[in-house]
Parts: sequence; structure tokens; C-alpha cells
Amino acid sequence: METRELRYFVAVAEEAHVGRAATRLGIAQPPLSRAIAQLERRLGAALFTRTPRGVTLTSAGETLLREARVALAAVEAAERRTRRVAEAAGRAPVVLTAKAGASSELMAKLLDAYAAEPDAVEVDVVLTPPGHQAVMLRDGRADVAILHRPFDDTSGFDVDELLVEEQVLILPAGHPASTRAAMTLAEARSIPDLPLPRWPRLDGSYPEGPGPELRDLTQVLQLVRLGRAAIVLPETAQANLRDGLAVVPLSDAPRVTTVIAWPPHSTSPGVAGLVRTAGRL
Amino acid sequence: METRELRYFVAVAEEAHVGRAATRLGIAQPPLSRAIAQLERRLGAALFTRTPRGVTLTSAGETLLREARVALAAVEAAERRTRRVAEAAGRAPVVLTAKAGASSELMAKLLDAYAAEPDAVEVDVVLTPPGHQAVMLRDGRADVAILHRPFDDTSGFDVDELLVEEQVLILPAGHPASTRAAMTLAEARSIPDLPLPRWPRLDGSYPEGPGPELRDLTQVLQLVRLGRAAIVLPETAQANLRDGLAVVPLSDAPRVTTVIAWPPHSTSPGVAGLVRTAGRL
DNA sequence: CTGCGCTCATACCGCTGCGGTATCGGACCC
DNA sequence: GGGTCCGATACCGCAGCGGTATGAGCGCAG
Repeated sequence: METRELRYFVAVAEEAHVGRAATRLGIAQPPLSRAIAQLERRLGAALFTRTPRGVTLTSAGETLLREARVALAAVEAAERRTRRVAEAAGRAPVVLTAKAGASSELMAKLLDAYAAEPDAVEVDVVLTPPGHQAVMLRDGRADVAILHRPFDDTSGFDVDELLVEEQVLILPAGHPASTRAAMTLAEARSIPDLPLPRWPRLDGSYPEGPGPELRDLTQVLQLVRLGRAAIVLPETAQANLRDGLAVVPLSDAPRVTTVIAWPPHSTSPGVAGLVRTAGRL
Repeated sequence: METRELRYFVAVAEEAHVGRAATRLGIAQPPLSRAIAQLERRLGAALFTRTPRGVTLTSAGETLLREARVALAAVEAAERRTRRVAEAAGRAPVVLTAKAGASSELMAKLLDAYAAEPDAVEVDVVLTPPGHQAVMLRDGRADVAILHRPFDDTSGFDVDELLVEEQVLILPAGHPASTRAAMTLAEARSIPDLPLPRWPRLDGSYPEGPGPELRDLTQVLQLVRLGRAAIVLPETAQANLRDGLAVVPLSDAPRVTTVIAWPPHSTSPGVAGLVRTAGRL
């Protein structure tokens, strides 16, 4: 199987429509139909069922979609990492990716501690929207990432745990619920006048439902202060809170684990150094 | 980058010789030279330095070799898993791979317990030479593997620990060293008349050195009984020992962790069931 | 039930680019 | 300096990719 075939397949699977997929790929529809048919013949498996409104995946197709995404990310990663090694022969900067606006204290400690090491190399910090760090790591745009389980999918990476913490509910100061000693997630979700914000998905769209769309944490905290929303955050986020907010522990929210993650087989001395430093924090 | 290019590159890198690589690939030398040159042009990086006796990898080339192997394994896995899902639509057997002749007790318990589950599917057990299980899992020939850290590279897989154990030295009964309460690895290696056997590498070749080549555990144990060798094994292997052998604990040998490993993103209900069962053992 | 619209499949064509053979250029060795 | 062993280059034929035109199957409106 060639990566071209996999790219074509993924496009068709995602669009559920050969014509649209062809447009997206910048080719005509017939060659794409033919390429898919050829792929199916070679695999000896139907990947799509043709319907009058487009195509839908078979179970074999679903398997291939999952696997193809991993494989394509691996090929992309190979290309990008090779380019990076070639460009900055020797002391290439390490690219560290983290969620914008989170773990700032931990990150600062890590970067300071690492910079003090004798053999430290330059660290490029790339802050991305939530959820994108694992993707960056998978396709070679980043060398190390700070991830948060269980939100990020760390499968396929080597990880070191840095911090385990509980989550708390942040509400407007003076709200009736703010005096409670603890709460469950279900209770937090059902406070009538305080909806929880919705987080964007990987593609930037938002799930349906009530609650404001979360774009910027400080903006949402402003909404909380105004008595228009509540939000669930890891407990260390309290450190950055200003007045007008109350904190209630959640008894049944999943614990958040902050980890440092890197691709297996990494040989970069910078990655090794960062991970070593992180382990000592 | 197309997988064809990656396959060509890997062949040349492994042979360190364009002509031989071409033969191995079943094509002529000039197209291969051209393909490599084109790959280098597209990456904007020299991958090989040409010498009068062949070619050697640059640092960019070494990076690409490592990454390309991962990427190619992922592509192969995609193909194989899709084929398998298509062939045995529905209740496909799960392929479990393990080291031949090891963990037999644990495996039996696992398979028995799993077979007793209400929704159990068929399990194909594939016993392979040591070290091959991770490869099988990586390229899609197996769905689950029993691996042994630190010997197997579990990076890139999801794992559950099943058993942690110490290693012991097995020697002929009556040997002077057999009365010792404990020993270090270095001492074990330097017993003058009892060489440790050599384990085969992934490609089937053996490292240089003294000691018999290990092909079959029972054969080596026979050698031990005859006073011609000693061997280091996990302590549970004692259960299968017969007369004529003595056991000495090793104080500094790495602990061996038996794990059950599966590829991330696995959706097979059989894999999930096996892992769940294993976790309850 | 018939015609239209929408979708994917098929037919056919042109050209890119892969792989083939022949040959060159350079390094090393006697 | 000729022989040998490399990889690189030159050139050619053809497989296969992508293009346009058109067919075939299905759902639906009238």
C-alpha cells in the first residue's frame, strides 16, 4: 500500500462522498473512484458500501481508517524529523508543546531547571489549543509534550508522570452552592443557573448544548465572576484565580495527571535532558 | 513520501550498498540510485555519504531509518489488520503471541479464565522465538502479546503488568557455587567452567563469545545438568525444573516484568476481553 | 410511471514517471 | 596504467495515474 492510496482512502472516508473527497484532494472524481476500487481489490475487502447519497464505511473500512491515520502520521513524522535533523545539524532546538494557559507554573519550573543544566539545548515552546499536543507529537511537529490524562490520548508515547491532582469546581463567590464542602460532578452539571462551558473539539467545532463556548480561560473566569457560568478545573489552577470566585472540591471527578510525553525511539539528547530534569521536579 | 521510497531507502541503508539493495528489491541499480537522489532532493537533506565501497548513513539518514521502520510497520499493520477484519467478519479470532516455552503457567491460567467468559472469542496462540512478539504486534500479525520487560521494547503499546519477578541462576546440582546464598550477575558470568548461553538476536544470528548457542531451553537445561553451562532465568521458571539442578538467587539482576501488551486504538472486543481477564489474575 | 437529479462506475486518452539497458566517472589496487 | 568495483547519468519503453465524457443505479417529484 502506498501512502497516496491511504491519503485518498482517508479523504473519502472522512467526506463519506467520493466527489467531495476528490475536490478536497484536488483531483477529478473518476481517478479517485478507481483508486479506491483498486485498493479494495488488492486488500480483497470491501471498504465502503455505496449508497445513492454517498458512501459509508464497512467494518473493514473503519479498521483501515483508524490504522491509516496512525500510519500516515508516522510517515509525516519521519519526513518532518528528518528535515529537522538535516536543517539544524547538531544542536537542533527541542520543540516542547503544551496547552496554552495551563501548567504555567510547572512549565516555568521545568524550563528554568533545564536551562540550568550544563548540556542544555535551546527549547522552543509551542502553545497550542487543548488537545492538539498529542497530534503535534505524533506527526513530528514537536519532540516533547506536556499532556493531561485522561483528556489527552497518551497511547503510543513514552511518558513520565509529573503531577496528579483533583479537580475542583469554580463558581461565583457568594453563590448558594459555594458554601458546600464538596460536590459530585452530576450535581455540578445540574446547578440550574450556572452552565458549564463547552470545550472545542479537535477540529475547532463545539458540541451541542447549553453553556458558553470556551475560547479563552480568562474570559470564562470573567463569566463565572459575573454569575453566568461555572467551570471545572484542576486544583492547581486555583493559584491563578483572582477575587470574586469560590472553589468547591469535587468528590467524584477523575483525577488529572500531568505527564511529560515523548515519542518512543527518540534519540535527541535535548529530549532526554528535558525528561530527566522533569523527573527530578 | 511514498512507502515505496521508504522501502527503497531502508533497503539501501541496511545493505549500505546500492547495488546489493537493488538486487534485494528485485530492481536494477540505476532506478534505485535515482529514487534515493530524488528522495534526498525532496527532503532537502543528504541521507548517505557516498564512499568508494558503498554508502554510509548521515545523521539525517539515521533519523529517517529509525522513523521509516516505524512508519512502514504501521502501514503494514494497517493492511494486515484490515485484511483480518474483512476475512473473518464479526467474530474473528484474536491472535495472541508469546515467547515459546515461557510463562506457560500464566498463559494457561489466562486462556482458561478467558475461555470461561461469556463473550469469549477464539484465541489463536502463536509461539515465536524470543524477541519477535513485539515485532508481530507492531506489524499487525498479532493482536495481543505477552512481553517481558526489560527484554522486549514495549514502547508504543498499551500494557498491563501481570507479574514482577526476580531472576535466579540455574546451575548443575553439586557445583561448588550452588551452595551460595546469593550471587551477583558479574560473579555468575565469571564462573570459570560454566559459560552462560548466548541468546539469538532478532535476525537469528548470535553474538560472539563463549557459551553454547541457545535454541531450545530444555536442551540448555540438559547442558546445565551435565555441568557444561549455567543459565539465568526468572524465578517462576523453577517450577518446570527437574532434578540435577541447583538454584542461586541473583542479588543485582534486573527484575523481569511480564506484561500483556496491545496496540493502542485497538477496538477488538476479543483484545479487550483478554486484557480485562488478565488484569483479574 | 416517467423524467430528473445525484452519485459512483466505466471507457478511453495523454503524459508523467518508473524501471530497464548501456555507459560514464571516480576511487582503489595491484 | 589497466583492471575492478562503486554509484551516477543518459536514454528509452511502457505501466499507471489523472483527465474528460458518458453510463448506470437509485430516489424522488409530479
